[in-house]
Amino acid sequence: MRMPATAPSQPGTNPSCQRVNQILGRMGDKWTILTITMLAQQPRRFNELKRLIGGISQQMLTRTLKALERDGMVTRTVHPTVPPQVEYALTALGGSVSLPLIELATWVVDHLDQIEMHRALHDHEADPPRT
Amino acid sequence: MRMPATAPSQPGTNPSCQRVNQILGRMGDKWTILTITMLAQQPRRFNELKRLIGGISQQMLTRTLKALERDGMVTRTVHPTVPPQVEYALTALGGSVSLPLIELATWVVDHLDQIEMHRALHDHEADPPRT
DNA sequence: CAGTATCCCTTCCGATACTG
DNA sequence: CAGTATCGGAAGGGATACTG
Repeated sequence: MRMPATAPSQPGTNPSCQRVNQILGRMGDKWTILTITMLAQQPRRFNELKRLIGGISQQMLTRTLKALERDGMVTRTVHPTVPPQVEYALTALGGSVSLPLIELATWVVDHLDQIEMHRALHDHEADPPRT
Repeated sequence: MRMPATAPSQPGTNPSCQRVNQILGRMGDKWTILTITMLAQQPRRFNELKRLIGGISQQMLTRTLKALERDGMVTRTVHPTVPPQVEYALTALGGSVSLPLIELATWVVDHLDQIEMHRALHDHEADPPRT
């Protein structure tokens, strides 16, 4: 286990919780994780992303991509073609975060049923008593 | 790469995006990830958690723990001692999700500086032009 | 200690309309 | 196609007071 005194990597054991939490907040953007995992497969164009993600508005996709650009996670490349084409791609940083992110998403996919089952069970126990 | 036809684990390549996203939303609760990583180290009591996380209100901690309980991630054990003691611990499911979660949190800790630097740079470029 | 109940403010996010 | 602008509702989340 690596834990140099100068940069504790074990979250929670150090006072950087607040800052970490702030970045984690970005991840929790509702669309960020999905967007990154989409781009992890290959660079994508705007509407292509929109179609793939499904259920996202242009508004939110734009915001998400802007935020990711600001954080240095994605690059935005404009191809001055006849119909304008803009391609989004992950940077090295974005690619590196996509790894743990995909692991997480994969975990969720693999345990979705289990979670939903447990939820149903829990909700059933706390069933509203009939009047 | 394991990808049985019955349960595609590669997120984004299947139509379960919405449901996955919904669970991921739970993770993005702003406090969930931090809470789980805290419990991953060892079981904790309510106020102990509150102190460790820092900056969370009882309200939010209660909500977060309740949600995690509902999802089958944590157990809540009441010890009927003189001052009531309640201990929260990760279930097997919670322990299993803590792995990718800690990886993610660790990634964030390790790249915090880089992200903040990139942000500052980006914001500087987009400096508001003086009137 | 370990919660529950309220209040209130902020941010998120979606829908729609418009532009280059 | 790839955005920007504006609006309004819904949800998230903090502070405080109260309870067993």
